[in-house]
Amino acid sequence: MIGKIAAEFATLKLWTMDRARIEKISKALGDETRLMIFEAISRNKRKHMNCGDIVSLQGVTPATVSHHLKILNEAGLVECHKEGQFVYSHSVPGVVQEYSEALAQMARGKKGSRKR
Amino acid sequence: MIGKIAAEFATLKLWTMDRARIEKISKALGDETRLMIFEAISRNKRKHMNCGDIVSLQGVTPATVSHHLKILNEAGLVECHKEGQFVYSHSVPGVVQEYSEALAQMARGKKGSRKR
DNA sequence: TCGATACTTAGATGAACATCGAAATAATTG
DNA sequence: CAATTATTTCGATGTTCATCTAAGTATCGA
Repeated sequence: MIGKIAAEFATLKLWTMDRARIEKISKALGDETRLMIFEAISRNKRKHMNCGDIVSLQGVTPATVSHHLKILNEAGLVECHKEGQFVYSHSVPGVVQEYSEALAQMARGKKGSRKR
Repeated sequence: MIGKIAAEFATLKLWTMDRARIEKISKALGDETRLMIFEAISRNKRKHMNCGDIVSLQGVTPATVSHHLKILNEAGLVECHKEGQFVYSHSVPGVVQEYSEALAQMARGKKGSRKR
Protein backbone atom coordinates (compact mmCIF):
# COMPACT_ATOMS: atom_id res chain seq x y z
CA MET A 1 0.00 0.00 0.00
CA ILE A 2 1.30 3.41 -0.99
CA GLY A 3 -0.11 5.00 2.10
CA LYS A 4 1.83 2.73 4.36
CA ILE A 5 5.09 3.33 2.55
CA ALA A 6 4.55 7.07 2.63
CA ALA A 7 3.79 6.89 6.32
CA GLU A 8 7.01 5.01 6.89
CA PHE A 9 8.95 7.62 4.98
CA ALA A 10 7.29 10.30 7.01
CA THR A 11 8.26 8.73 10.32
CA LEU A 12 11.57 7.23 9.32
CA LYS A 13 13.60 10.43 8.97
CA LEU A 14 16.99 9.19 7.90
CA TRP A 15 18.76 12.16 9.28
CA THR A 16 18.39 14.75 11.97
CA MET A 17 20.45 17.77 12.78
CA ASP A 18 23.63 16.63 14.38
CA ARG A 19 24.70 18.00 17.73
CA ALA A 20 27.22 20.39 16.25
CA ARG A 21 24.49 22.04 14.20
CA ILE A 22 22.16 22.27 17.17
CA GLU A 23 24.96 23.79 19.18
CA LYS A 24 25.69 26.37 16.53
CA ILE A 25 22.07 27.48 16.24
CA SER A 26 21.69 27.56 20.01
CA LYS A 27 24.78 29.71 20.31
CA ALA A 28 23.46 32.06 17.66
CA LEU A 29 20.22 32.45 19.59
CA GLY A 30 21.96 32.73 22.94
CA ASP A 31 22.74 36.40 22.81
CA GLU A 32 20.43 39.26 23.66
CA THR A 33 21.46 41.49 20.79
CA ARG A 34 21.24 38.71 18.24
CA LEU A 35 17.81 37.72 19.46
CA MET A 36 16.64 41.30 19.04
CA ILE A 37 18.07 41.40 15.55
CA PHE A 38 16.53 38.07 14.64
CA GLU A 39 13.17 39.19 15.97
CA ALA A 40 13.35 42.47 14.10
CA ILE A 41 14.27 40.75 10.84
CA SER A 42 11.48 38.22 11.27
CA ARG A 43 8.93 40.87 12.07
CA ASN A 44 9.63 42.77 8.85
CA LYS A 45 8.96 40.15 6.27
CA ARG A 46 7.52 42.47 3.59
CA LYS A 47 10.16 45.14 3.38
CA HIS A 48 13.42 43.38 4.14
CA MET A 49 15.71 45.18 6.52
CA ASN A 50 19.22 46.28 5.78
CA CYS A 51 22.09 46.71 8.20
CA GLY A 52 21.36 50.38 8.71
CA ASP A 53 17.72 49.76 9.56
CA ILE A 54 18.79 47.42 12.32
CA VAL A 55 21.40 49.83 13.57
CA SER A 56 18.85 52.60 13.96
CA LEU A 57 16.54 50.19 15.79
CA GLN A 58 18.89 49.33 18.64
CA GLY A 59 21.87 50.92 20.30
CA VAL A 60 24.69 49.20 18.47
CA THR A 61 27.19 50.22 15.83
CA PRO A 62 27.13 49.01 12.21
CA ALA A 63 30.21 46.92 12.91
CA THR A 64 28.41 45.05 15.65
CA VAL A 65 25.30 44.47 13.58
CA SER A 66 27.41 43.17 10.73
CA HIS A 67 29.16 40.80 13.10
CA HIS A 68 25.90 39.42 14.46
CA LEU A 69 24.33 39.07 11.03
CA LYS A 70 27.27 36.95 10.01
CA ILE A 71 26.75 34.61 12.95
CA LEU A 72 23.00 34.36 12.35
CA ASN A 73 23.69 33.67 8.70
CA GLU A 74 26.29 31.01 9.40
CA ALA A 75 23.78 29.31 11.66
CA GLY A 76 21.34 29.35 8.76
CA LEU A 77 18.79 31.42 10.65
CA VAL A 78 18.86 34.36 8.27
CA GLU A 79 19.78 34.81 4.65
CA CYS A 80 21.20 37.96 3.13
CA HIS A 81 21.35 39.31 -0.36
CA LYS A 82 23.10 42.36 -1.61
CA GLU A 83 21.19 44.89 -3.63
CA GLY A 84 23.37 47.73 -4.70
CA GLN A 85 25.07 49.11 -1.65
CA PHE A 86 22.52 47.54 0.70
CA VAL A 87 22.47 44.11 2.26
CA TYR A 88 18.97 42.90 2.98
CA SER A 89 18.23 40.08 5.38
CA HIS A 90 15.30 37.80 5.92
CA SER A 91 14.73 34.99 8.39
CA VAL A 92 14.46 31.32 7.46
CA PRO A 93 11.65 29.83 9.54
CA GLY A 94 12.31 26.35 8.15
CA VAL A 95 15.57 26.16 10.01
CA VAL A 96 13.87 27.04 13.26
CA GLN A 97 11.41 24.27 12.49
CA GLU A 98 14.12 21.67 11.92
CA TYR A 99 15.94 22.84 14.99
CA SER A 100 12.81 22.50 17.10
CA GLU A 101 12.20 19.01 15.84
CA ALA A 102 15.75 17.94 16.49
CA LEU A 103 15.54 19.29 20.02
CA ALA A 104 12.18 17.67 20.67
CA GLN A 105 13.59 14.40 19.48
CA MET A 106 16.58 14.80 21.74
CA ALA A 107 14.39 15.67 24.71
CA ARG A 108 12.22 12.67 24.01
CA GLY A 109 15.29 10.48 24.12
CA LYS A 110 15.23 9.30 20.53
CA LYS A 111 18.47 8.12 19.02
CA GLY A 112 18.49 10.18 15.78
CA SER A 113 21.49 12.45 15.13
CA ARG A 114 22.67 10.50 12.08
CA LYS A 115 24.47 12.65 9.59
CA ARG A 116 23.62 12.36 5.86
CA MET B 1 -19.54 24.41 28.34
CA ILE B 2 -16.47 23.33 30.19
CA GLY B 3 -14.94 21.88 27.06
CA LYS B 4 -15.16 25.15 25.21
CA ILE B 5 -13.59 27.12 28.00
CA ALA B 6 -10.79 24.62 28.29
CA ALA B 7 -10.20 24.80 24.55
CA GLU B 8 -9.98 28.57 24.72
CA PHE B 9 -7.49 28.36 27.49
CA ALA B 10 -5.50 25.90 25.46
CA THR B 11 -5.35 28.08 22.35
CA LEU B 12 -5.41 31.52 23.90
CA LYS B 13 -1.99 31.42 25.51
CA LEU B 14 -1.92 34.59 27.55
CA TRP B 15 1.82 34.63 27.65
CA THR B 16 4.80 33.48 25.70
CA MET B 17 8.36 33.06 26.77
CA ASP B 18 10.00 36.44 26.91
CA ARG B 19 13.28 37.07 25.17
CA ALA B 20 15.33 36.74 28.34
CA ARG B 21 13.99 33.24 28.88
CA ILE B 22 14.62 32.25 25.30
CA GLU B 23 18.12 33.60 25.60
CA LYS B 24 18.78 31.63 28.77
CA ILE B 25 17.60 28.34 27.29
CA SER B 26 19.54 28.97 24.09
CA LYS B 27 22.67 29.66 26.08
CA ALA B 28 22.15 26.47 28.05
CA LEU B 29 21.89 24.49 24.83
CA GLY B 30 24.76 26.33 23.17
CA ASP B 31 27.58 24.28 24.61
CA GLU B 32 28.85 20.96 23.37
CA THR B 33 29.30 19.39 26.77
CA ARG B 34 25.90 20.51 28.01
CA LEU B 35 24.22 19.19 24.91
CA MET B 36 25.85 15.83 25.50
CA ILE B 37 24.70 15.86 29.09
CA PHE B 38 21.18 16.87 28.15
CA GLU B 39 21.03 14.16 25.52
CA ALA B 40 22.32 11.54 27.92
CA ILE B 41 19.84 12.52 30.61
CA SER B 42 16.98 12.50 28.12
CA ARG B 43 17.97 9.13 26.72
CA ASN B 44 17.86 7.49 30.14
CA LYS B 45 14.33 8.14 31.20
CA ARG B 46 13.79 4.88 33.10
CA LYS B 47 16.76 4.80 35.36
CA HIS B 48 17.54 8.41 36.11
CA MET B 49 21.18 9.33 35.93
CA ASN B 50 23.23 10.73 38.72
CA CYS B 51 26.24 13.01 38.48
CA GLY B 52 28.69 10.13 38.54
CA ASP B 53 26.97 8.33 35.69
CA ILE B 54 27.41 11.38 33.55
CA VAL B 55 31.00 11.83 34.58
CA SER B 56 31.86 8.30 33.54
CA LEU B 57 30.09 8.87 30.23
CA GLN B 58 32.22 11.75 29.06
CA GLY B 59 35.66 13.11 29.79
CA VAL B 60 34.87 15.72 32.37
CA THR B 61 35.30 16.04 36.11
CA PRO B 62 32.46 15.93 38.64
CA ALA B 63 32.88 19.64 39.25
CA THR B 64 32.27 20.40 35.61
CA VAL B 65 29.24 18.15 35.42
CA SER B 66 27.82 19.78 38.53
CA HIS B 67 28.37 23.19 37.00
CA HIS B 68 26.58 22.24 33.78
CA LEU B 69 23.69 20.57 35.57
CA LYS B 70 23.14 23.77 37.47
CA ILE B 71 22.90 25.77 34.27
CA LEU B 72 20.57 23.24 32.62
CA ASN B 73 18.46 23.28 35.74
CA GLU B 74 18.28 27.05 35.94
CA ALA B 75 17.15 27.08 32.33
CA GLY B 76 14.39 24.67 33.33
CA LEU B 77 15.60 21.99 30.94
CA VAL B 78 16.34 19.41 33.61
CA GLU B 79 15.15 18.80 37.12
CA CYS B 80 17.15 17.21 39.87
CA HIS B 81 16.25 15.50 43.11
CA LYS B 82 18.51 14.26 45.80
CA GLU B 83 18.16 10.69 47.00
CA GLY B 84 20.58 9.88 49.72
CA GLN B 85 24.01 10.80 48.54
CA PHE B 86 22.98 10.79 44.90
CA VAL B 87 21.47 13.54 42.78
CA TYR B 88 19.32 12.23 39.99
CA SER B 89 18.35 14.28 36.97
CA HIS B 90 15.64 14.02 34.37
CA SER B 91 14.80 16.20 31.41
CA VAL B 92 11.68 18.33 31.10
CA PRO B 93 10.42 17.96 27.54
CA GLY B 94 7.62 20.47 28.10
CA VAL B 95 10.11 23.27 28.36
CA VAL B 96 11.66 22.32 25.04
CA GLN B 97 8.16 22.38 23.62
CA GLU B 98 7.41 25.88 24.93
CA TYR B 99 10.78 27.08 23.77
CA SER B 100 10.17 25.72 20.28
CA GLU B 101 6.82 27.40 20.07
CA ALA B 102 8.19 30.71 21.24
CA LEU B 103 10.94 30.52 18.65
CA ALA B 104 8.56 29.53 15.88
CA GLN B 105 6.37 32.45 16.79
CA MET B 106 9.35 34.78 16.73
CA ALA B 107 10.51 33.43 13.38
CA ARG B 108 7.02 33.84 11.96
CA GLY B 109 7.10 37.47 13.04
CA LYS B 110 4.28 37.28 15.56
CA LYS B 111 4.17 39.90 18.27
CA GLY B 112 3.85 37.62 21.36
CA SER B 113 6.54 37.97 24.06
CA ARG B 114 4.15 39.24 26.72
CA LYS B 115 5.36 38.58 30.19
CA ARG B 116 3.03 37.12 32.89
C1' DT C 1 32.35 8.08 65.13
C1' DC C 2 35.49 7.06 61.23
C1' DG C 3 36.26 6.47 56.48
C1' DA C 4 34.55 6.26 52.04
C1' DT C 5 31.58 7.98 48.39
C1' DA C 6 28.84 11.72 45.97
C1' DC C 7 28.43 16.06 45.00
C1' DT C 8 29.19 21.31 45.46
C1' DT C 9 31.73 25.50 46.00
C1' DA C 10 35.77 28.43 45.56
C1' DG C 11 39.48 30.18 43.19
C1' DA C 12 42.48 30.30 39.21
C1' DT C 13 43.39 30.16 34.30
C1' DG C 14 42.92 30.41 29.54
C1' DA C 15 39.86 30.64 25.64
C1' DA C 16 35.85 32.54 23.41
C1' DC C 17 33.28 36.43 22.47
C1' DA C 18 30.64 41.11 22.33
C1' DT C 19 31.66 45.58 21.36
C1' DC C 20 33.79 49.60 19.67
C1' DG C 21 36.47 52.96 16.70
C1' DA C 22 39.07 53.27 12.71
C1' DA C 23 40.49 51.82 8.35
C1' DA C 24 39.18 49.31 4.16
C1' DT C 25 36.00 47.99 0.44
C1' DA C 26 31.99 48.66 -2.45
C1' DA C 27 28.35 51.03 -4.79
C1' DT C 28 25.93 55.56 -5.98
C1' DT C 29 25.60 60.07 -7.44
C1' DG C 30 27.02 64.62 -8.68
C1' DC D 1 36.72 61.13 -10.74
C1' DA D 2 35.41 62.94 -6.06
C1' DA D 3 32.36 62.76 -2.38
C1' DT D 4 28.94 60.28 0.04
C1' DT D 5 26.69 56.28 1.89
C1' DA D 6 26.56 51.24 3.27
C1' DT D 7 28.79 47.54 4.98
C1' DT D 8 32.89 44.72 6.30
C1' DT D 9 37.27 43.88 8.31
C1' DC D 10 40.90 44.79 11.76
C1' DG D 11 42.79 45.40 16.16
C1' DA D 12 42.06 46.34 20.84
C1' DT D 13 39.61 45.82 25.19
C1' DG D 14 36.85 44.06 28.75
C1' DT D 15 33.67 40.43 29.96
C1' DT D 16 31.79 35.99 30.10
C1' DC D 17 32.53 31.33 30.56
C1' DA D 18 34.32 26.29 30.49
C1' DT D 19 37.37 23.77 32.94
C1' DC D 20 40.40 22.17 36.39
C1' DT D 21 42.25 21.34 41.21
C1' DA D 22 41.52 21.60 45.87
C1' DA D 23 38.78 22.17 49.68
C1' DG D 24 34.12 21.86 51.72
C1' DT D 25 29.58 19.57 52.83
C1' DA D 26 26.52 15.70 53.06
C1' DT D 27 25.28 10.86 53.39
C1' DC D 28 26.08 6.14 54.12
C1' DG D 29 28.02 1.79 56.11
C1' DA D 30 30.89 -0.37 59.47
